[in-house]
Amino acid sequence: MSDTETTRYDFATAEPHWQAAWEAAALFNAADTPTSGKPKYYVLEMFPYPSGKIHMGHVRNYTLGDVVARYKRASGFDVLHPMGWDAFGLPAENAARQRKTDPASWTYANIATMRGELKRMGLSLDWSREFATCDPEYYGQQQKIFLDFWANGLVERRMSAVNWDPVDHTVLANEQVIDGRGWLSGAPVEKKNLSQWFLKITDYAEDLLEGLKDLPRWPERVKLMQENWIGHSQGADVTFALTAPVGGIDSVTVYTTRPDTLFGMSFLAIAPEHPIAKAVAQSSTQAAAFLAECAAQGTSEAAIEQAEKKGFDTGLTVQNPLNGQTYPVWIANFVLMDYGTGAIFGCPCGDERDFEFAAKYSLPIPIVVAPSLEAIPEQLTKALDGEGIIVNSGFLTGLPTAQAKPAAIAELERLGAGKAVQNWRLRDWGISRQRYWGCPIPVIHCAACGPQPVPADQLPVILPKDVTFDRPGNPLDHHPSWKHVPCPKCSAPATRETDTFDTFIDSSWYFARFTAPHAASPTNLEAVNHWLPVDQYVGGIEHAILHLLYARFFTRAMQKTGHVSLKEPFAGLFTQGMVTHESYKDSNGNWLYPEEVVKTPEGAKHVETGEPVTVGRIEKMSKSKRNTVDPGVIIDRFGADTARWFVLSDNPPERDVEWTESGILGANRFVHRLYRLALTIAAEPRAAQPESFTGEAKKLRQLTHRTIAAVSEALDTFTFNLAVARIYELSGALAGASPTDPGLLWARFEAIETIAHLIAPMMPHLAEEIFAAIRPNSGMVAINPWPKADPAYLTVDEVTVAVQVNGKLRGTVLLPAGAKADVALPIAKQAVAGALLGQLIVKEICVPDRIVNFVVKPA
RNA sequence: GCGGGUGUGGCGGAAUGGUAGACGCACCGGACUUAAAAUCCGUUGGGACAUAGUCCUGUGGGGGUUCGAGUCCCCCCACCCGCACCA
Repeated sequence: MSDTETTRYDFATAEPHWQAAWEAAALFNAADTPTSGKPKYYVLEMFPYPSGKIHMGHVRNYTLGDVVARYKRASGFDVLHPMGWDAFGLPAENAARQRKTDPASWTYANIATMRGELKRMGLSLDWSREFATCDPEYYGQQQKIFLDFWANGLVERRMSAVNWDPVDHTVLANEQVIDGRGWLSGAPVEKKNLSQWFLKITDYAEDLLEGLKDLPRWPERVKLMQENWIGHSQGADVTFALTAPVGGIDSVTVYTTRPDTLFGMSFLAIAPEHPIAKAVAQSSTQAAAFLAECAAQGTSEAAIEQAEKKGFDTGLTVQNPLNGQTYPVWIANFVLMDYGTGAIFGCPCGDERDFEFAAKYSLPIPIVVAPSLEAIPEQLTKALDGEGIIVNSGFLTGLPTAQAKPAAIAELERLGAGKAVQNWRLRDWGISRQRYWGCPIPVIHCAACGPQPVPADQLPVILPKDVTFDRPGNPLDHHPSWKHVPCPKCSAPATRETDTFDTFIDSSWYFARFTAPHAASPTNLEAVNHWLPVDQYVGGIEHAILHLLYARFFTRAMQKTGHVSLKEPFAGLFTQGMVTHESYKDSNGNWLYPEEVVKTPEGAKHVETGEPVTVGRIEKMSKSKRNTVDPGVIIDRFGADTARWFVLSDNPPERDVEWTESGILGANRFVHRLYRLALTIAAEPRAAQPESFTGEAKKLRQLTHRTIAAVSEALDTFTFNLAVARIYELSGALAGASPTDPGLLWARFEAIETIAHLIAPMMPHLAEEIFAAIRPNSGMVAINPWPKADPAYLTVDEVTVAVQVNGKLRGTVLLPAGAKADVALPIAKQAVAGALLGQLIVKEICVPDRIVNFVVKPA
């Protein structure tokens, strides 16, 4: 090496070397039932869907989890850190249709690619536990669990609506419905009722709500979202008599949380799927047309609630039990059949949606809520949906809303027209999917015996491989022989269930399976009871509700059926933000990949054509917008440690991170700088530890130990960006020429050795390389313990305190630590004498080690 | 639409109600070099003035509480996540 050439860290050699060394030592493999006596720590990141290649979101997710795993291992825990594949799902079927491959080959090929990429990241994973949910060994155990749930009353079969493509004769996922039309056929979707399987998650509504209180290490916002999703409310069922019966129905029951506003009724509205709506449509082509229009909205709640409010006046009327008056019955597209009773009473005064509807159809808007009896508005421009005083409401007039509710319910009960009920927004979990690439539902349908469980000795029910995707619909249904089997009960010809499970089931118990992935039963009780709950779960905020709620429910159901012995699967949860990037479009409006764009002083240009490029918004990385950066390319160019360091350093993990070229270059520079620093210190004379430290040496040791304390705390609290900042600070203090003072030499060695340990969770390869350079033959960092901060070096004896006058900074003073008012005030006064000139001190505030504030007025 | 979140220099961000801008990036200046890259050292929120300094201003917008507000309260705006068949 010449003097002018700068030493570079050879990550391309070092990273595979250390990965092989870790693997050879089996450092990251855990036992199903450990005997080490160390405390256990189960770290889990949400497992990936094998879509093709890993993306930056994966890099971030698995780096965050790996930091925790490595930190806990170094801190003396027995760590379980497994990895697997959430491998069933729609994209594999789409690929099969487009590329004439089969879903299994496509999926397993993707897994092989992605496994290789994850291994290159240097994650401390126990690969011996790997499985994919599409392995029959996994989904066969899942079928056993389902049958146990069924035997224990947790499963029901009932009719439910799906999005139906009338051209392709296929059930569509919500994602496949674009503006009310099938994504491939373009045909307006219809709703179709099918007999489907449900898991009775509503049996656990209250328990799932209560359980949130026992999750102190979950983000508050996630608990709040789950609470609102479960949606407990206290209200009343109110029955309205129809003036004239229709289709044999003579009354409508509504659920309301606002019985106090019943006198403010303007209309009654029912969902398009309500039995009365169907009865009306029998004899009215207009009503039938309206129902068809509503069916084309799609089934998603967002689509329903964002659609323009539309209604159809049925001509029917009902009588309000409290005031005896009659009101029209409308069918309305914003009333949800799945919530409450599928019918509402419309009170424009107390509900914004009702107000909008009444205004649109010129229905009356009676005023029944006011800020006070003296301030009753003449006319409303919007609903008064908060607390207030009830007015114009007979016996309820003058009561505050909170008191009017029980009063109204009492009267309804006396009249036999209603009762208090509690309601949940949570609905039972529909788990049937009319698709091939999922876990077969282990059921046989017999004309005589009804649905029968597949007998235990015939499990697993394996997906047939010889299926075709040459026409729309479910290949399992089209298969010539697979579904034809004898009834297990009467042996008559019967058919298999051709629906498969919702893939959310696959991800609702995989964390339990990881504890004994090869067990012959769904779980090994000894292993699962040792390792669960997951101590730290890490994943995207987009899973805050569905996946996490389903997993919490599934764990309760598995507890009931004896597969686990706890009900909360995740003791600690961390939700990370997304990885974003600028997006680019050329002059024709086509999306461009970042590598196709070059930034020049005149603006962004196409790297080949030189044409100007529009720099668009910073958005979540997605294939469709081409604003992706391939982690494999980044690791080739800079190494895994640089990629890991960058995703950790740039911002707090719960926020979105923007991937920038300059950011990754900066991280890479630090990797090389730190390596050079380590080589420099390794070459310095090795000094014996002095009796005591003074001056620069003492200051450096204080910084080193403060850094240990700060980084440890940052890793404990998931503020990894702060850990990075503190490490930058310490390494910055080691810059400059090598000293000759023995104390300082010793302190520098201590500092660099500390850095090797502190960076190990984040940049494990570089940590090993540095440690090997400064302490040859001392084993790997990965098996060395985490450093401890010496409390003697954490205290300070002098503090800079700010001095304010009327809350404005006017100076600072250096005071002994803990100095109280008697010491601080005279010094502070002197420091800001100029600002106090000609002023009368009205008040003196002194917070030791923090602030002195003089409140003054002109003398 | 409903539920949840976020908003601080050119950029990412830091800050138990107590000196706003730690740390990094970028930029600028300097050293080294024939030169460039790399590396090393240093400056940098904006503004004004009498420029070794002093003052004003500044945390999405508007109000409020407080000796003191990025932080607490109320109203508003923008963006992001979720909405039950995407994973």
